[in-house]
Amino acid sequence: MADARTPPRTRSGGPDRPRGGGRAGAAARAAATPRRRASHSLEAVVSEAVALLDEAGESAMTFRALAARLGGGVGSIYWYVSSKDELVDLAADHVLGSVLAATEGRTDAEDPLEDVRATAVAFFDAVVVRPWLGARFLGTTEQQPNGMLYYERLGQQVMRLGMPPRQSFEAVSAVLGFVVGTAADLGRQPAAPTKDGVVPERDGDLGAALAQWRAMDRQEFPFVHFILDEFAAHDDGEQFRAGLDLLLAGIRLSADRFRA
Amino acid sequence: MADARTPPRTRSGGPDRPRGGGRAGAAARAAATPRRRASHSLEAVVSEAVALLDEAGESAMTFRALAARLGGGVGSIYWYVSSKDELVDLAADHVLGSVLAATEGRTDAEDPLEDVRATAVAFFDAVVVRPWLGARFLGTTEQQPNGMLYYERLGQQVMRLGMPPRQSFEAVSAVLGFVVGTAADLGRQPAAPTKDGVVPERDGDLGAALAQWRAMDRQEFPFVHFILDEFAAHDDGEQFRAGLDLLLAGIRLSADRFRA
DNA sequence: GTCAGCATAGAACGACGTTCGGTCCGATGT
DNA sequence: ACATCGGACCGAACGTCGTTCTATGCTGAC
Repeated sequence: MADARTPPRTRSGGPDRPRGGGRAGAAARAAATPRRRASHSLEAVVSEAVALLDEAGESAMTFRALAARLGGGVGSIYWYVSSKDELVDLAADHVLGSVLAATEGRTDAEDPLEDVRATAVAFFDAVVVRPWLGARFLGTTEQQPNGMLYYERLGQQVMRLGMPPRQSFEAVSAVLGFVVGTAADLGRQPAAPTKDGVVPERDGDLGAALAQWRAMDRQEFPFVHFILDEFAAHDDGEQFRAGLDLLLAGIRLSADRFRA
Repeated sequence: MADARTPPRTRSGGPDRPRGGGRAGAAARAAATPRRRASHSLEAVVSEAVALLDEAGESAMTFRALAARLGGGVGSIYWYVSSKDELVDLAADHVLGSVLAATEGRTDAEDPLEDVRATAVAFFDAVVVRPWLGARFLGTTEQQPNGMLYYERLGQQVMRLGMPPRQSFEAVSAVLGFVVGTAADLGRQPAAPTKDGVVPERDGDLGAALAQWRAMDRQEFPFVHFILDEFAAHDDGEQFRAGLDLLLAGIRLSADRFRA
């Protein structure tokens, strides 16, 4: 019933993770003699996975494509990772880690919510250019190491507002949900590759949606026509920040109620 | 270069959609004589797809499984739908349509934001029990017929607040992003089927996460421990509503600024 | 020099979405 | 009454995917 072969690597990451580099002499000899066997590392596998995902999207992230990039075989990847799902999770956490590192120490504004805003925007910016990230973070955020760190960082800023645990918990969860949700929502749009590398402000995509909106019945869809011009001229990033500010205003209101 | 075989059904839905029922005499004879050939309809295909998705999740929604349920062949489905992606989109829109129908006419509160709240909660409730829905709605919401209707309904309520187009657009987009994002986020959790139909408040899943949170370092994760009790006792629906209220409070603040 | 076991390789497997040539059967024309 | 036509349906076949399994190269310990 149980697995006949014990998997070499489990999700929880035992104490004996395969080491990354640390093979100086071997590398030098590898340059001279073309070896048949490639040498990998968890770091290399995850990095190449991230590169593949960023370059060509989730559908192109194939174990075969990844193995080809690593110069090895398909089976080798399973030495470091027990499934594709785990690999993409690791890739997502990898990216989140670099976002965290990039914004570290820059959260010292007088207004706690200003720090929350900065942290949220940094995350949004990272996800919006990586469609594969958004969908992956949904529901998984608080289960990965860097996800926990991100959650904690948001929470520490909110704690400074002095609200009880209940309201603090709700506020942080709301912000996280809004950020992840909106980022995943907006990150989906670059669908058409547009062969030549021009990519004119992704006008084709927005133009098609705009035409569809324009064609809607004026009587039945008054709101759509009311905001049509805004939709035509809107910028995803600005729109996200505007929505975030609405949410933060609500949180500030709640905090004031406890401070008074 | 172009497709050799012109697809019978395109995304835009031409004027000649396959009719649904309307085969009284044939159905009566079919009951008597066991026919080898089954008769489908777009309605039946989408309905069975929704049922399959609801019962066993996205991974179980296979064209082969669907064909078996319909009592037909795999290829037949392609007469009504040009790809699996389109089928799932249709299924999502189908569900959203029933949510819209169920809440129709019940948006007549004195406070416009109360109606927004009701509409948002109805959507959330539908998504949270359908993990496959959340991920599908991301980025697609405003491109499907019922998605547009939903967007419009939210917008009409927000219009009553009397804000300029810009702020109205931002408010509706923020609400939609929050709802879809949070719903998709929370809808992911029922992973363990727990054979017997007991489902003890999905304690197993929450318990595992709770244990992980408890094990975190107290110095490094003060916020996590600050809200640990809340996390242990929280209800997803309540948490969503609390976050939504924060966002709505911010919107009301913005609206008041224009009213004064 | 030998040997254990770690790390790698790639063929093989089953399941998937999709395609394609074909078949059935009710409607139509004469 | 019969021939014909074409919309609706069928399922074998194809290529690709994630994953598994067995074989084998490589390296440090003795």
